[in-house]
Amino acid sequence: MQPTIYTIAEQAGVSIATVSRALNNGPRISEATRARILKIATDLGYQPSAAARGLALKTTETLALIFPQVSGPYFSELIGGAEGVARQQNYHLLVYSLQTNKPNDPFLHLLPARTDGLILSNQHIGEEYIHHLHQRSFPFVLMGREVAGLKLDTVRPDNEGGAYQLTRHLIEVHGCQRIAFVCGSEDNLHTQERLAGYNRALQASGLPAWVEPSIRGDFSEAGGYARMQRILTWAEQPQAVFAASDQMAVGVLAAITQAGLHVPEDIAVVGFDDIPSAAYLQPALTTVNQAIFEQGALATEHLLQRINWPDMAPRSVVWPTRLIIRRSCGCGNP
Amino acid sequence: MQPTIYTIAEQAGVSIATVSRALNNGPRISEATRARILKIATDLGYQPSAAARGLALKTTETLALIFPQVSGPYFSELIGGAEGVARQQNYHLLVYSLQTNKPNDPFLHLLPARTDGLILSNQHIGEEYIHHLHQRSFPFVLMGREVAGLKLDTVRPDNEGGAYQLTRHLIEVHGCQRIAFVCGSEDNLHTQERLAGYNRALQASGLPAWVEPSIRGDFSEAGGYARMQRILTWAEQPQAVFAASDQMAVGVLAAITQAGLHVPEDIAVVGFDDIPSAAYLQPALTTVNQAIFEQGALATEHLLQRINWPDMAPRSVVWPTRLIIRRSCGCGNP
DNA sequence: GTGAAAGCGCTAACAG
DNA sequence: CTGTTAGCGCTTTCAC
Repeated sequence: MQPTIYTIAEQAGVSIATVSRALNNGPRISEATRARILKIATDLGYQPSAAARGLALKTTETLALIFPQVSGPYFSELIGGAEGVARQQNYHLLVYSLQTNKPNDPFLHLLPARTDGLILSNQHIGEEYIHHLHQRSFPFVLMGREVAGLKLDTVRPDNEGGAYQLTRHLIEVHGCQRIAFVCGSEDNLHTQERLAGYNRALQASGLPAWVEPSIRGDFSEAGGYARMQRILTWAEQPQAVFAASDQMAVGVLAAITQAGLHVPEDIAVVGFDDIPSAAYLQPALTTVNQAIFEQGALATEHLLQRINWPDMAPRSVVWPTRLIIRRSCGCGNP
Repeated sequence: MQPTIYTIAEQAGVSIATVSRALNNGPRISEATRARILKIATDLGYQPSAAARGLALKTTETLALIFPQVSGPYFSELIGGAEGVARQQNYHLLVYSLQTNKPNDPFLHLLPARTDGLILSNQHIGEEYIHHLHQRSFPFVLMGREVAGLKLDTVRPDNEGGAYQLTRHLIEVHGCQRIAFVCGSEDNLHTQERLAGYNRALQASGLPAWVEPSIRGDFSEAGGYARMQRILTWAEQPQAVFAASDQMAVGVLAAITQAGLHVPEDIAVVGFDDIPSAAYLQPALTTVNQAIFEQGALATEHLLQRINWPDMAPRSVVWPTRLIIRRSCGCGNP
């Protein structure tokens, strides 16, 4: 059997209240007994029961991160950022990949019973649920989205701005006129915002949009590959392709190369995310950095602050994006 | 305030015991009252307190996955496999990236107090700790390693066999004589086993080993890039390079291409892991598939079985690897 | 400074 | 079939 505070109390010849005080740096306890108790506790290898503590304190010291799917470099970065901050503050991190399309998955409703706060990075979670959490004033932060009419803690990348800059770069520096945009999944907010930035840049220069939509698409390499193959059948070839994510850009590069064409000579390619391998692709990928790891860390910090200070004003941060110019757009080696 | 079984009992005009029975499909309860109670529970949006349940049942319904670091495609696959199985069986998954070199990190000792079982995929965790868990017969499964003298639940890839096959392929099909091996971190077991397979294949053909070690290396793209650059300064160039991981192979490819050489014409390159993007690299990467996702899922299944049947005989599974021949070794398109 | 006791929400005998 | 009651391990008043 695991030792409990009773075990310790017995060995120390004190009451469990005193043990509790010693363990929690409570006030009104002599240094001598505190030291004695602490020693016994470590000797016994005592570990407090999370359940009992949670029950008494109404706290779980646990956070949950909910996202669409783990595969791919995006979410591993996100988890990494969140986990680091959580642990540093003695919190634990539960992860859930929720691929459901049910906007109000019953599963979601059991989370508040196990956690002190949520990081929601899933776009298909219904607003109904968000409102529900908000009304209960259960701590959470939203990633990559906002909810109309609600002042919430959110963290999201400047998708529109990043896509705008990148598209302008293609137009102004490289003189591209025909730029194709390869969607991730079409109902994805990130895709839509990036598409909006792309459109704004084109309109500013009076150029037409060329969008390859994705009916049941995703952000994978395979998705990028398949869509680029379709683009290659177009009557008029684009001079540049803007993939909605780096992961898709990897597939786009593969399709172009396999068709016997060269990047960037025949077609320029750019992506979005700046995943770790982007710099090492052939050619190195021009993209937009959005510091996913840092966003995950920041979201977690804000969540922890929300938990500790429930009345703090909500903060909505738009993480600035940064153009990363490499070779795939046609620029020389930076 | 959240509703509890007391709230429900009051509204239903029954005792909390009856409510508990209704909620847990307990025996000896009339269908009528069960239905009535269930209805009230859902109307109230009742969710059982995980802490209270855990305290009474001595169970957490939570698993933990401990690994070295999240970054990179390897661990996101692993998490994905584990999370899926866990959730399907109503378990929750905590993740921890433990980069410590302290083989007996104090942090590890608090895990049994919060979880019902552990998946340890971290090679730097001391055997002392493993023995400790084993003696307490706390459920856990080891990934990628064994402990001498202990019969444990383990899941690991056939690193040696996969590396052997891949090296033989290079020698026999492509006639390579000078094959360089690029280590991940040198004290990593996966690296060592892959290196062993590489060595065995070379010895079988009477060829010399060419190993580029890594003093403080890792499995990253940057690591592969830096080491390949060093290899390119060697007096005699290798005909093929075997990178200890696909992620490193990405860096290796970049270094070779940047030096103005071509893969596979000038130097063949092969990796290990078969990460999702391997098929889309330029050229497509010949590698060894080890089904990381599936290994994560299997480890979780075995852990759950160990939790449910503590006396089951431990299972040590070596996951078979599969040669994935693509273009980077010199083979035509498969 | 220390102890007694109540209570956190739920389960599981044991009675009825 | 249903209710009473005693914990599970810990924190926290409130006395002393």
